[in-house]
Amino acid sequence: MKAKSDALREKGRQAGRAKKEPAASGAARLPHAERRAQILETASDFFAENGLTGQTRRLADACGVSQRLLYRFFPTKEDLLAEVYRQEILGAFKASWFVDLQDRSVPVETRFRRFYVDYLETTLTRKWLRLFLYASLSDASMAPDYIASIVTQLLEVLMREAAHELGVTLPKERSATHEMAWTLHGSISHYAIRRHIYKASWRIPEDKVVAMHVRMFLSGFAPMVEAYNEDLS
Amino acid sequence: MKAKSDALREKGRQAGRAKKEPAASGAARLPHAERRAQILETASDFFAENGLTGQTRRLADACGVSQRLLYRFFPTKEDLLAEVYRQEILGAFKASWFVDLQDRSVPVETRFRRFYVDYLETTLTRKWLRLFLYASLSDASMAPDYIASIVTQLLEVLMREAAHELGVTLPKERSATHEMAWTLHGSISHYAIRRHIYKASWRIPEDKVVAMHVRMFLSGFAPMVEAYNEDLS
DNA sequence: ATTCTTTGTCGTCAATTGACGACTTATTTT
DNA sequence: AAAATAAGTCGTCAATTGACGACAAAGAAT
Repeated sequence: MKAKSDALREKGRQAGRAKKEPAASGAARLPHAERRAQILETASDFFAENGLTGQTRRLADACGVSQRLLYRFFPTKEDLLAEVYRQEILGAFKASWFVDLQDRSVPVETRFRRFYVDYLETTLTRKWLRLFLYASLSDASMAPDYIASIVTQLLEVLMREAAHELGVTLPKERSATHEMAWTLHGSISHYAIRRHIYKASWRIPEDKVVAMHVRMFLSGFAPMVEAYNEDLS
Repeated sequence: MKAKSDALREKGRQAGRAKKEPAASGAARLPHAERRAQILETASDFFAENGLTGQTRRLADACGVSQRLLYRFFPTKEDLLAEVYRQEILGAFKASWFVDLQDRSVPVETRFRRFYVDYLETTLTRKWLRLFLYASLSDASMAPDYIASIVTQLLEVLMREAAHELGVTLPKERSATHEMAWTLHGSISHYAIRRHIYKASWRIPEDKVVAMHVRMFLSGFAPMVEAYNEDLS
């Protein structure tokens, strides 16, 4: 049993108050779409930092609005999270990458380096990585197939272009091709994880690191394919 | 009807039960050290699956004991988490790796492949990765320096051995050497993350994947060092 | 047996936390 | 100006959740 009914008496005491002041109590009035966008933006940062279990009250504080207001835009916290995920996770891929990566007037090494520098800046950010990892860990894999599909496309383009310029014949199994591409894509993804999640690997300039990974990949490409074909025992 | 009959049966059994039987209500009595070990073991699985915000009541259920009992062994949930971290995260490294990796009577490629197959099985497990990621994400980096130190040692051994067998001269900067080693170590770590966190990359046998990564690294080693020395502009 | 220590549970407290009804205030429409 | 609509807050509820005092029971010691 709790003690309640204390505050029932003081209801109508806020009769006299200045009308113009927006700051004192209550957030500035915003149209629906704007407020919603602001909440989503704040929420993506908030959940990226505090995890998907972050509390709605603290999110509301971060937004500068009352907790109740969140529920004017999103029926439940789950819905809010799903929307954050859609915007921040699924919206972090550029279609132009597929074009640029296949522009054979440019050397593959240059294409790859440009792509990964951009990919690191656009997708593999602190915010994206934290949200993605939190979502992946909380088994509720919100929409993994979509991302997996995009990344798979990327991997196949990378392999096709590398194999073409290097004159290497790829194995017929798609999964083998994917796994090979991951030796590059995974090593750079892990580099981003080190930087943003483990907070390390900040001493060498990013473009130099990318250059190393790409060179490694292109130089080891043929031998790697060989290694795969070798012991099919 | 059935409930009553069950209840009666239960009563009679309790009245005339042998001494060895664990009581129907309440956990079997265990000495302090054993119970503590059992709780820690269950807790590591529990927090790996449910995140560090998992509730003590559910952990207690998983242990088959009352929630209160947890506080007989650990003053706070924080203390329990710290202990889990110490045992499961910090205790997952084998000293023998340092020995085997430097056994120059064995080819580097063989050493690396053996090491990483073992490393994947011993350290980069689902449980370890999930605990480590949860801990890394919840900024409270519990003891990051210790792990960073061990991994750094590993990276240096890997680089020393590869450079020796391949007759390559490494750059003087330690951080550059580390970053180069990460092209291998990171790509394999990310492979484990794909398998255990993203639940992908299960089609190609593990040893084959390791072989690919190692071959790639050793083949691209010299060119990568070159790429690093190239544009020091 | 009697006492004492250790192992374990029950029930509860206070703080959180997602959700929402009722109300207030500002802006727009008629 | 009055009415209608939209934006925003207050206060509260029910379920959780970490923590703990008080008590019960199983072994061990006397």
